[in-house]
Amino acid sequence: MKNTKPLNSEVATLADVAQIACVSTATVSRCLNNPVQVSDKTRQRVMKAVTTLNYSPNFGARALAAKRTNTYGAIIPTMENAIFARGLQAFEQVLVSRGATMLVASSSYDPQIEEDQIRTLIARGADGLLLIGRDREPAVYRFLRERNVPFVIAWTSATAPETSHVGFDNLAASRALAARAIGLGHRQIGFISAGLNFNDRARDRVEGVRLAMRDHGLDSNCMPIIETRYSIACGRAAMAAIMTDHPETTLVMCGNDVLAVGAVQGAHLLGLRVPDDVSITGFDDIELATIIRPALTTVHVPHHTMGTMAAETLLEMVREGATARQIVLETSIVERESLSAPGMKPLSRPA
Amino acid sequence: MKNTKPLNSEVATLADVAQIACVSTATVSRCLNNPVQVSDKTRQRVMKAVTTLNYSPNFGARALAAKRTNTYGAIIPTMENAIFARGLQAFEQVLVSRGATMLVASSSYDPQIEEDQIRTLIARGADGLLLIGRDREPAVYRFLRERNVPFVIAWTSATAPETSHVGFDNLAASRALAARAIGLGHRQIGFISAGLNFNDRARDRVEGVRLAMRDHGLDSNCMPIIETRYSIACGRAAMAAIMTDHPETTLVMCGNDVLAVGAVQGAHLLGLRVPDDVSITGFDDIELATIIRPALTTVHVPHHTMGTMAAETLLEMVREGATARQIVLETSIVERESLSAPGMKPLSRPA
DNA sequence: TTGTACGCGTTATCAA
DNA sequence: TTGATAACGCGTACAA
Repeated sequence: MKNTKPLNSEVATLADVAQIACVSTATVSRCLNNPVQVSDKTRQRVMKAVTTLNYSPNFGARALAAKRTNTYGAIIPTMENAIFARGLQAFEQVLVSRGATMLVASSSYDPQIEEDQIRTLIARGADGLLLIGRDREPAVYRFLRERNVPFVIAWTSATAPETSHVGFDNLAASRALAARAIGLGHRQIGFISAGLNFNDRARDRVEGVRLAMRDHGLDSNCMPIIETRYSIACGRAAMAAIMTDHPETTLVMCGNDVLAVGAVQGAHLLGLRVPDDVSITGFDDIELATIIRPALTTVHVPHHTMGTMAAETLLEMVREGATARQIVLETSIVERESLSAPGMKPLSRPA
Repeated sequence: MKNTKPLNSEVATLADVAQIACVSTATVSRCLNNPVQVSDKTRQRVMKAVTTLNYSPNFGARALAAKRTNTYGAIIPTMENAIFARGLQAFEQVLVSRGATMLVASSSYDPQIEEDQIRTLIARGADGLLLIGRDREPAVYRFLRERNVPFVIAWTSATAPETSHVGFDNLAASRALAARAIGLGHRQIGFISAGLNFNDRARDRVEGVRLAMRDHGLDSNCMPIIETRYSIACGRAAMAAIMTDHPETTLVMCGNDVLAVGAVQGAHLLGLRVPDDVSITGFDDIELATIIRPALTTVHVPHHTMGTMAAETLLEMVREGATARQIVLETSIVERESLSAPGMKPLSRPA
């Protein structure tokens, strides 16, 4: 029986506001989306009606009509990690401050899951996407372009000029840290890395060390590399493996701080002192790095800034049609306690 | 000029699928939402058309017509904290596994921001909400009920039977830990807490200690309490303040592990050994607690389980109209190294 | 089991 | 500056 107006049924609609303010729905819509088009007098009347009715636009209707949702998707490998959490928090805060909201999905470092999540978030109407790293099936990039969804790639530096990047040069940072260690006298270097597959950041960090070795005339092919999952326990196990197979190792570089913390623990379990018996380095400079003893010498990554700038870049692409932009942030080596010149080893180490 | 069908314009719509499959749009819709209503033959035909067109339902249209978005909002105090990150990750995974997606907002522990976020996420069409803690203006609860949005409160145990809770008893856990410490002989206890305002968890944790003291005939009014922001640095500063004003303190209990880590560092800076000179306890049992030396004696909270069950509870409320449910998870005391019987103090402590 | 037709609440185009 | 009004794409009574 309800046909004209539901009076005071559920929640207020544009039409309700229009009726109260004695204007058309078009005018109300304009007041909300493009206030300059409306005269002061009517706008005040409309806004008053909006507040008295406690009106809030229906999201679905708006998305349908405007083809924009004002939501942005972020797909990160995992949330259980201080690195991504910080960047994400910064990303979200910029979004909120600009009236947008954030959709989050995690991929567990699985490219297939990531692809699904990308499709899901786009289907959910995300206006733009934050992606981590550049390794991705070509089909995924094709899909992104064909749907015309702006996206920015973070945590890594640019390769393709037509896509936006806000990140840092993993390879150069790693190379610099390795060069520093080599300068200190290290020759037998081992590496503990996260999975290299579909993870350009991890690969770049390994490659940086290799290049540094070559730079100094060392043979990088003999560097033992352990590839493992991303956890402290795995770092511990990897450390044991490296030191067992290559007891001559004086430095173990790790692809990130979490693995490095595990490596430190592993060294201690083996009866090795850090850095006296073996040096260890990390990457990321998360809080953990300052807590463990010895504190980690590592690469500082400006996570917060990266999240902030990624959000700003994405917003400009979506809202102002800005073209792709590449931002490379500076990293720095933070020298703490876990790296020193290679020392003398005891003649016989504990089993 | 386009009036009937846009041929191969942008993205496929329901109508496109219907045309290819030679059925009505209603049938296609049914195939997607209620397959049992459709005969096998036509369904197969329709699904084939769906895949060839790579069809994916328009989110806005679906939300508008169905009044459901299949998205769930989560509002947490901060993402830069392992505690919430883990629970959130678990929450998200359940959601994704059930075909839903997660909207995230953080409130920075500010009740006003939280309220704004609640309104935003609801306006954004969230079908249900995950909220942390029970402290909230009555107006917020009124709003929630009047909009009829299901929500579950996590990280705390039930007070109101008409709202869903998935959490644990902060007070009881804290009380148990304090009782253990008092049993060990501690009499002079200090407390470092996160802000107590609009934070029932923090208050309960303090109150638990007070009750334990009374249980053992101690005067809980003289317990020094420092209220501070949630960071390691703040924990460090608070520790200095307590030990300066109350040098007789033998145990400093902390509202969470982050503060406790700061307290341990603060103790070391004061030249105090932990636990020989002063014992320290935490709460949460995050990874940090196992890294610091001495490792933290703390309360273990089942974050992952909590996130999982919160998601399941919320989904059942929304999808099956389940009524409010209260789940209280077990916590346990994890005895590590930072708590021991009060020892002898050096006659003169370093400044 | 399938189709018709309307409504959902906005935005945006076009006139006035 | 304002008002009609036509999309927008889907779900769902209701009818067949």
